[in-house]
Amino acid sequence: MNRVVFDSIFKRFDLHRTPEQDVTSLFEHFPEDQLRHQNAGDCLWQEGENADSLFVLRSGWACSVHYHKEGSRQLLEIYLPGDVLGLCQIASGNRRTNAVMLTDGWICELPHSSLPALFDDSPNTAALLFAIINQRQAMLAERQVIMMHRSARQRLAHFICECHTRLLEIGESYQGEFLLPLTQQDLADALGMSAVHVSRTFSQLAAEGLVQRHLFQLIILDATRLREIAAFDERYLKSLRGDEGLSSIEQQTPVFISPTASDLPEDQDGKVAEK
Amino acid sequence: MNRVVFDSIFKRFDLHRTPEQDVTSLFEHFPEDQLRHQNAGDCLWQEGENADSLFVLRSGWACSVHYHKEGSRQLLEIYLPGDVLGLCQIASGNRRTNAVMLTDGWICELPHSSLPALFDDSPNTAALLFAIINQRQAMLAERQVIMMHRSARQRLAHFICECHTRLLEIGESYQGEFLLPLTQQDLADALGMSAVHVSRTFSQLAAEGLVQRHLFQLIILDATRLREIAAFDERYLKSLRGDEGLSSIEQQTPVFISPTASDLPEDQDGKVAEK
DNA sequence: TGGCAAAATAAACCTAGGTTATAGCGCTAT
DNA sequence: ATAGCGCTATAACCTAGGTTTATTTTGCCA
Repeated sequence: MNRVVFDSIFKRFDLHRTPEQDVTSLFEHFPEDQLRHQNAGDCLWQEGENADSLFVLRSGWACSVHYHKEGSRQLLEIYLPGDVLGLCQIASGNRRTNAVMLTDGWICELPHSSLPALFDDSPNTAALLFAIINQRQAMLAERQVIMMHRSARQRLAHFICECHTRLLEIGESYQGEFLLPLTQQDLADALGMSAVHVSRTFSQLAAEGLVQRHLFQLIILDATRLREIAAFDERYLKSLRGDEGLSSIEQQTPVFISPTASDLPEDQDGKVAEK
Repeated sequence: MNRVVFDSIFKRFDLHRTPEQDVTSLFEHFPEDQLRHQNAGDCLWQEGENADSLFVLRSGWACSVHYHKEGSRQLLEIYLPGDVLGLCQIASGNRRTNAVMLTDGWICELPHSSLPALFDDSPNTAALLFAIINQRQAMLAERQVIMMHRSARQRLAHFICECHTRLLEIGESYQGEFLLPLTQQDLADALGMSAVHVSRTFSQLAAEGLVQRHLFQLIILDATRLREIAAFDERYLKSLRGDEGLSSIEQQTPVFISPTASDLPEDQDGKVAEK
C-alpha cells in the first residue's frame, strides 16, 4: 500500500471505478462467524462508550439516536443494509450517540485494529471509507437544510423519498412499495415533529392519493408528485457513484452493494422494533 | 510515509500529541505569497463548482451557505480563524454549498494536488485533517439536535456560547466580550428563525441582563446563566484536543492554532460584510 | 451637516404545528 | 373470552414564532 492509498483518497475519481469490489471486500474480509444476529431494539453502542470498532449492517435497519435529558429523543441517521456505522468516531474515539437496531438484522463488527490489514488486502478500501464519511456528511448537511426550511409535510415527503431511493439502490423496494419499519413516533423523532402531527400528515398525504401505509408497508402511489412536494433532489445521495445523479428513479439498478439473500443466514426480514 | 500515515489516522490517540505542530505545518508549508486577502462578501467557491482545493482561514470569518430557490438562504457552518474549509468535498469533488467571507480576512489556498507533498513533509497532517473532518461532523450533528429540539431563545443562546467558546480557544475573545460580525439577518439564517424574532430574542436576553450587543460587539454578562439556558455542553467542540472537555471556560487557554497578529499582513480585524 | 441605506426595533396579526385527551384496532398472554 | 398493551386516528385547544408594516437608530459618504 503506502502512497497508493493516499493518492487514491485524494484523487477522488479513482474511487468511482471500483467501489463495488471494495465494499465486497469489506464484507468478505471477515469470516462468517463474525456475522452477528441482532434483535430489534438491540443497542450496538451507547453514548459515552469508547469507540473501537466499525459495524457493517448486512441486513435490517438501524439508527443513531440521541436521548435528551427531558426524555425525548432524536433519530439522527437511519442505516440501511449495506451501510457502515461508526465511521465518524474513528478519529474521536468515543461515541457521541447511541446506535440501535430498528429491526432484527445481521451485523458484522470490524475492530479498528483490523483496518490496516484490510487496507493491505485492498488498498482502495481506505479511500472508500473516506468517501463514505464524506457522503454521510453530505446527508447530514442536506437534512439540516431540510429540517430548518421546510414544512412538516415536506419533511415527511422528503423522508419517504429518501428511504425509497436508498432502498431502490440496494434492491429492497419493488415498484413504489417497501417496508418502512418505523413507528409514527420514530418518524416524529427523526423529523422533529410530534407523533400526532405525523399521523395527521400521513392521513393528509393518503387523502391526496400520494401514499398509502398499512402496518409498516408503505406504497408510493404518485412518486412524481411526492417528489415535487418534497422538492427532492437525489443528488446528495449519489456522491459515491460515478454517475451525475438526476437520472429518473425508474431507470436505476442497484449499484451499491447489498448482501444478497443467499449469503445470509435466514431471517433478514426485520421484525419491527418494540418501543 | 505510507503505513505510518494510516496508522496515525486510525490509532486515534496519536493525534492528541501533536496537533498544533501539524496545523502549523499546514500553514507554513506554503509560501506567504499564497496568502490571499479577501473582502467581506467575497465568494470562495460556489455551489456546483468543481472542488480542487482546500482553504485555510488565517483571519476573518467565513461561512458556508445554501441558497434556496425561493430566495431565502441557510448558513450551514461558521468558520473562524484557523479553520480549514472544504474538507468534506475532497472525496465528492464538487461543492454542494457556497462559501462566503463574512468579514475581510486572509486565506491560504491549498490545491488538493499539493496534499501528498504536505503529507510527506509531516505525516501526521493527514491524520489531523481526518480528525478535523470528524470534528466538523460532530458539530453538524450537534447543531441538528439543537435546531430541532430547542426554542429560538435556546438556539440563540447556544449560538452565542458556541462562538464564545471557539473564539476563546483561538484567543479572540477577552473576558466575555467579542466581535460577532453577523447581522441579525445572518443570525436568523443560521438559526432558522426570522430576523424579527432574532431582534425580539436579543432584546429579551438583554433585558434579563444576560448579554449586551452594540454594533457588532457582543458582551456576555452572565455566562453561567446563559449556558444554562442554552444547555450548552461544550464537549462536542473538544474532540480535537487531548482533554476531556467539561472544564470550566475560565481555565481554558488557547490550544488550537490561530495566526498570531504578527505573522499576518496588517488588517486582520474584519470589517463587517455588507449584505 | 445633511441625506441615504442598512440595521434594528416595535406592534398587530396569523398560522403551523404542539399538546392533551379520547377512542378504535390488532396483537399477545393469561 | 377478555384484559392489556402498542400503535394509530381524530378532534379541540393553545402557543411559539412567522409575517407585515411602520418607525427609529446607526453608520457612511458627499
